Amino acid sequence: MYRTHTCGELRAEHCTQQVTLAGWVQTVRKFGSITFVDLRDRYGITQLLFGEALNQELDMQPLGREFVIQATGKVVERSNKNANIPTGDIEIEVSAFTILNKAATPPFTIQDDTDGGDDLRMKYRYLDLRRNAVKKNLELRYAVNRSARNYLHENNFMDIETPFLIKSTPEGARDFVVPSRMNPGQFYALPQSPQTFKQLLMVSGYDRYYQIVKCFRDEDLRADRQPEFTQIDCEMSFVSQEDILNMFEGLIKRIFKDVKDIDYTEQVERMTWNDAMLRFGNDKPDIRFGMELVNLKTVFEGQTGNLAAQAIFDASGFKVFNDAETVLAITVPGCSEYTRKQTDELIDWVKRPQIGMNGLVFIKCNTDGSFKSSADKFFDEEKLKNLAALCKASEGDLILLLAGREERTRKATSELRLEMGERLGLRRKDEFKLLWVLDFPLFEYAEEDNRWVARHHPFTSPKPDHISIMIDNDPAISNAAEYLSHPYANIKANAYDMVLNGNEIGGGSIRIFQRELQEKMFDALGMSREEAMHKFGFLLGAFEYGAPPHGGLAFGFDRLCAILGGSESIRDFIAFPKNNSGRDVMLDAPATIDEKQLVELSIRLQVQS
RNA sequence: GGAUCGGUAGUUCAGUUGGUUAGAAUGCUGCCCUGUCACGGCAGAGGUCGCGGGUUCGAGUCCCGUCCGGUCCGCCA
Repeated sequence: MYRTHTCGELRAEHCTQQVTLAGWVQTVRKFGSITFVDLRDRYGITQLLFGEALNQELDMQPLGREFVIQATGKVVERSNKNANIPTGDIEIEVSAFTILNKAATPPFTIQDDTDGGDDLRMKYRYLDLRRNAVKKNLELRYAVNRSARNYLHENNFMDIETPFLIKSTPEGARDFVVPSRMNPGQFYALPQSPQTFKQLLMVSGYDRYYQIVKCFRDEDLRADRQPEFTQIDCEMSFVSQEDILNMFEGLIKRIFKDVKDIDYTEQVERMTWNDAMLRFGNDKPDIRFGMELVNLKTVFEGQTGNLAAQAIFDASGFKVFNDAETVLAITVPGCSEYTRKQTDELIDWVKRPQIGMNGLVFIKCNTDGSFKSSADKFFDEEKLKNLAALCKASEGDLILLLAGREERTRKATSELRLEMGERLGLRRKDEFKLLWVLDFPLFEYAEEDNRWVARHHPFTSPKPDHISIMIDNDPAISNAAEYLSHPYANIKANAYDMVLNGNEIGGGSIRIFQRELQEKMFDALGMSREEAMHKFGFLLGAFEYGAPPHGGLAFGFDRLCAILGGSESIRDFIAFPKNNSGRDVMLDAPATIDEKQLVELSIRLQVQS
C-alpha cells in the first residue's frame, strides 16, 4: 500500500503513530531550515513538516505544486494549531519521502477561489476536478443519486437498463444519429428518453421501473442544458395521477432530507396550468414570493379581465392601454421610492430584445397617500387610486404595467416579476418551494404546419372526461386564426410538472394504454396510419396484448443537483460537460473522422458552409 | 438562425480624448528567513494586445470582416 491513512483522517489521537501519506502538493512554505508542505488528496489536507535533516534533501529534490509524493513520518501535535482545517491540530514530522511523479506548473491555481476562467478550467477539466469547489458538487450529485436509488428500491422499483442505439422518432427534439456499418445507409438514433421502453416494460409486467439514465437531444444549449443529460426516469403500473404525485413527492422530500437535511413536511402545493398562467404568466412559477399578475384587460382561457380597469382605460384616452390586447400589472412592495434612474433602468430592461416590450408604465403609491405615474397625463389622481386598488397596492408600493400582445406581454410580465423578485432578494438560494403544475393542455398549435403537436409527448393521456372530446371531433383546423376555439385547444392532459423555485425539475403523465386511443392520438398529430405503424407499430402491437394502465415521470437529474447546490449552471455538476456549442474542449470533440471510417459507413460528406 | 457582452503577461484584470518604453495583482524563477498555513522580505523573467483588413503622421483604443468563449431569444421538456 502506498499509504496507511488519507490526508483527511489524522487527528490529535493519532499522535506518535508512524504513518505514510500519499497525495498532491498543495503548497510549499519554506523557512530557511524547515519547510511546511500541505499534502492534498480527495479526503483533505494534512501538513507535512520537513525538519533540518530532510530540508537538505528537499534542496536536492525540490517539490513543486501538484507533485505527487509519498511521505512517511510521525504524527505530532502542532505548536501552532490551525482551526480552519479538520487535521489542523496535527502535522507529520517527515522522516522519508518519495516523489512519485513531478508536475508541470498548472495553468491555473488549484484552489477554492481559482484564478482560472471557465474556458481554461474546461480544457484542463482533470485539474479543475481536483478543486474542492467542484469536488463538493460531484459529491452532492452522488448523494442525490444514492438517495433516489434508496427510496426507489425501498418502494419496489427495479432498475432496468434500456438501449442507447434505437430508432429515430418524429415528434419532439432533434435526434442524435449513429450510422450503422453493418446496415449501410441506415442509422440508429440515441434516445431522447427511454419513454417507449419504459412503457413496454409496464406491458411486460415490471410494474415499478426506474433508471438514472443518459438522454440525448440535438438542440441548442444553455447554461442549464447539455446535449447529453441525465434523468431519473420512472414508470408505474396500476396507478392514478394521485398515486404518482404522492410517490414522487415522497422521492423529492427524501432527497431534501438526505442531501440537505431539510424536513419538507408540508404537502407540495398544486396548481392547474390555467391558474399558473393567470396568476404568474408562467407554467413553472416561482411561488416563493407574491407579486402575482393582475389582468387588467383581456379575456384569457375563459376568464375575463377586470372590467373596472377597462372602464378606467376607456375614459383615459391612453392609446397604449386602450389599443393593447392585454394589460398586465404587478405590484412591487416597498419600491415607491424608486428614483428616475431606477425606473428608467426598468424601462430599458423590458425594452431589451429578449423581453421585447416597447415600454413600461409605473404607478408610485407614495407613503403620503398620493400617486405618481409615468402616465399622469392620462390618469388623474382618482383613476390612479382606483387602479392601485385593483392591483391591491398599498402605500409605499410600486405598480408596474405592461401592455401589448397577449402572449408576449404575459411572458414579459412574468420575466419582470422574476427580475423584481431577484432585485428584492426574494429568491434565496437556500429557500426551497415545490409545486405541482397540473392539467396541462394536451395539444399545442403549430403554426408552421397548421396542425396539433403534443405538448408533453404523444403517449400522454387526456383527462378522462376529455377523452370523448378527442374521439368525437375532427382534429383538422379549418381556420388557423381561430385555432383557440377548436375543441382540441381545450383538451387537458393527465400531465404534471414538478417545479422547484421556478425551475421545472420533473414532469410526466398518465399514458395512453389502449391501441384505439393511441391511434387516435397519432391521427390527431397528423400522422397517417401507415406512418404510425412504421414508427410505433411495436407499441401499438404491445397494447393489443394486455397493457396495464400506467404512468410515470422523469426528473432532470443535473438540474435538480444544480438547484440543490445553489448554482445556475448544471455544468458545475457534471464531471465532463460540454460547452455552449456542444463541444468537449478537453477532447476537442466532435472531430472529423478518417476517410476509411467514412467509407466503411457508406457515408459521403457534403458540408454546408 | 438572431441579440448581447467579452478576447491585453501562465492566470484574473486595468489601460483616460487615438500619442513617448502597455500596467497591477497573482502565479513562476533566484536569494534571505525555525512555526507558517492567502507566510513574509528582496530581486528577476514573462506581451504577435484573438486573427485579417481599413482610417490616421500615429491604433490595445476608431471602422469593417472573421474566429473563439459567456449569457439570452428562437429551438428544446
